[in-house]
Amino acid sequence: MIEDQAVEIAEIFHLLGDPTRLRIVTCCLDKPQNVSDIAVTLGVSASLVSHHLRLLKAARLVRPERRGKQVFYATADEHVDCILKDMIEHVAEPHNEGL
Amino acid sequence: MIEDQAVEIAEIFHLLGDPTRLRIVTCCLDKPQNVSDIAVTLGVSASLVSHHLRLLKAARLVRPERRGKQVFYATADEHVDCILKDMIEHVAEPHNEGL
DNA sequence: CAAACATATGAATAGGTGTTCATGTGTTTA
DNA sequence: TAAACACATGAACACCTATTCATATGTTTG
Repeated sequence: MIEDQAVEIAEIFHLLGDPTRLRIVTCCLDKPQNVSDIAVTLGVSASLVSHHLRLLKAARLVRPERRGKQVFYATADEHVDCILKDMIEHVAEPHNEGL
Repeated sequence: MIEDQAVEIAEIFHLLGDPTRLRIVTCCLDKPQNVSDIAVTLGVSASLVSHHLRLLKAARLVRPERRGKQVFYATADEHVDCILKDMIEHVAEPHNEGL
């Protein structure tokens, strides 16, 4: 792996490496969600969600779509979906913990 | 996704979210590597590599194996290999940047 | 055992970051 | 237009973390 690739991948991992932010993205996995609903679902402030969404949007992990007063966010593309789903699968599988 | 799962996944993402640490793990993808060689390959101090390997080992992302004076580290299991290879693939594929 | 080598660890520090609060911007509706 | 709603943004703070340097631990070889 070349250095630039490492930095690029690390940036994505880093963004997904915060529990709140990770939950925000996975919230948007199935269908687009607006900021307020995400905040309620996660039990955090809308301000915090908005701050995180700004970073996620800048990294092209999510895409905003305005509908009236509300803004709905969805995962940016199938790549992001796949990365998240792969990871959830991996963690769901057994770990060989005892060794 | 439940909260505990989010925290667990975020921990893994967080560890892989540092460029130096990510390069250390990917160094160990093909074959086990000892600390000094990793340090030389990445152009960083052996101390720094050791510090990072300690975190990666604690999270069961890598496994140490002593051979004489040296300690060789390998990715912990096929899960880790798969996660890394998937991610490298994803980043290698086109991004639809312009949209 | 002593010296040399390989790795690990502890302390210290500089820079980064998640969260909160207050405020600003954009949109609908009365 | 004004008020109400939804979201975005800026500043501030406390906390975390990556890196460096010094030192310790473990291993081989003389």
